[in-house]
Amino acid sequence: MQNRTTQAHWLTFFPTLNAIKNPAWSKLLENVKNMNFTPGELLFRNGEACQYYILVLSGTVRVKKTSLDGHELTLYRLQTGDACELTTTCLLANDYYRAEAIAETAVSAIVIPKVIFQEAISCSPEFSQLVYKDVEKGMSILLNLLEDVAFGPVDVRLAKCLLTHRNSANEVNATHCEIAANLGTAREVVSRTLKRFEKYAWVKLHRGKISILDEKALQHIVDKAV
Amino acid sequence: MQNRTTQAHWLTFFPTLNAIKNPAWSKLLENVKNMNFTPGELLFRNGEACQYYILVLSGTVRVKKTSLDGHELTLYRLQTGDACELTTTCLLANDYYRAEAIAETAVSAIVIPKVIFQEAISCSPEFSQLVYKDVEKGMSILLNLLEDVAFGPVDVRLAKCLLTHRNSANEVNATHCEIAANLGTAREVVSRTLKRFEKYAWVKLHRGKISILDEKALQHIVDKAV
DNA sequence: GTTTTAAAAGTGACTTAGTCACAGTACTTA
DNA sequence: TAAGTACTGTGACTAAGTCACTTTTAAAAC
Repeated sequence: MQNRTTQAHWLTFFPTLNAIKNPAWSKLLENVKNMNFTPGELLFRNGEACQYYILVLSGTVRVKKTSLDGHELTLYRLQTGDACELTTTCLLANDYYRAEAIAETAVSAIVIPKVIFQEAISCSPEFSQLVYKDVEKGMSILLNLLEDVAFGPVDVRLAKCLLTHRNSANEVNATHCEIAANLGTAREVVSRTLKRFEKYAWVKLHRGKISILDEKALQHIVDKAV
Repeated sequence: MQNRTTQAHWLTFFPTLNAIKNPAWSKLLENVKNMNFTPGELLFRNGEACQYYILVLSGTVRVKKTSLDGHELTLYRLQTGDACELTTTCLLANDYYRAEAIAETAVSAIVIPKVIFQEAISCSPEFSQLVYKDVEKGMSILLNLLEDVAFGPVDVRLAKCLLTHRNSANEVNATHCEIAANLGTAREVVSRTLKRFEKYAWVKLHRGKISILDEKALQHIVDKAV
């Protein structure tokens, strides 16, 4: 799995890690592995022990919470240059995962074994500071999400979701089902709310795709809610 | 504020801290302060910079998230022997608070200034391990709460709340309003659900107090939901 | 000891969100 | 071209949350 030729290369995706000048740290980096995941493959499961620190090189990972009746709620996504916040927390506390992560696309990731991670924390203050920032970021994400889920109306959350997930052509490539899993709501609710948006001429619905026609209107309901 | 005579005494409330045998650590402990809060007083606010590591000696602290329209959701409570998980995370990352904490009763707490906390992390592996565990605990609490808020029916969450907050006489001393703030729902919803519970003879309602008559029934709806 | 006053709880009518059970519609692959 | 499957739409329902009150209860003020 290890690929020394790409060693120097992958670090360029992580400028903060690349900036660390520390002999012990550099030595540790020799023990990283490169892992690849196919779309739909799980990076970790609920209840599983945490083995590796995870850094995403390419692709998209969705970290989510699943209820017993199969409902999903996306916690956050990881892309190039991201470290998984839940993984970090679990490694620090030597605890098991309390959510699951799924590769949305083909994913290439750098994984650092637990012991190496723990050595890295103690030998490099720069690395540990970065790790702490990440833990705080994870906590912050969860707090915002909690606020949204507990108090935010669905239309506002949906508008926010469309705006953040649109591509350069102002389109969102997702099924209603996927959007519902993102928001932690039901597919029918998404369908109906989108229909309402379409009636207002804010969006145009297609199969597996939503075109944003009036982003100002969407932004407006997001803003006024805040 | 500092009170050297109680120094040795307060540590007995924190067996894990008390067990740390480390000269540097012991020296640091001389810089702790004792702070007292009156009921209703805020320990910290949303957006505020984090100054102190907080250890609760006595009383109850409620850490909560408040929405713009005044709705509240309790994240967790702190009691004797607890360290505030959000505070810990903020100190590690040098970031500001993203929630607020209020003293529910008279509260006495030990506070450790930020710099001392940071020194303690680096000088004592025992302390840092404890801190990491706490961070993970905080994350875990938020994940469970998220699951409850996103997927859990109100009656189940209410039953759970009653069971965890009852006193030895099987009573819950709280107004419907306070319970609603705990669950992040509306007062009317709590009132109506409690009335339903009363109709089933699971509880008896009083002003500011709820007597649990049939804890098995309450436990049952909690269990079957899981 | 009565009268205010304020907090707590109750309730009807409504809107929004989520569930259930379908029916239609459009891509895929055989 | 047909069959199968994933995606979307919809009506009818229940659950949850909002709004605008009223009633009850306890404590404070007179």
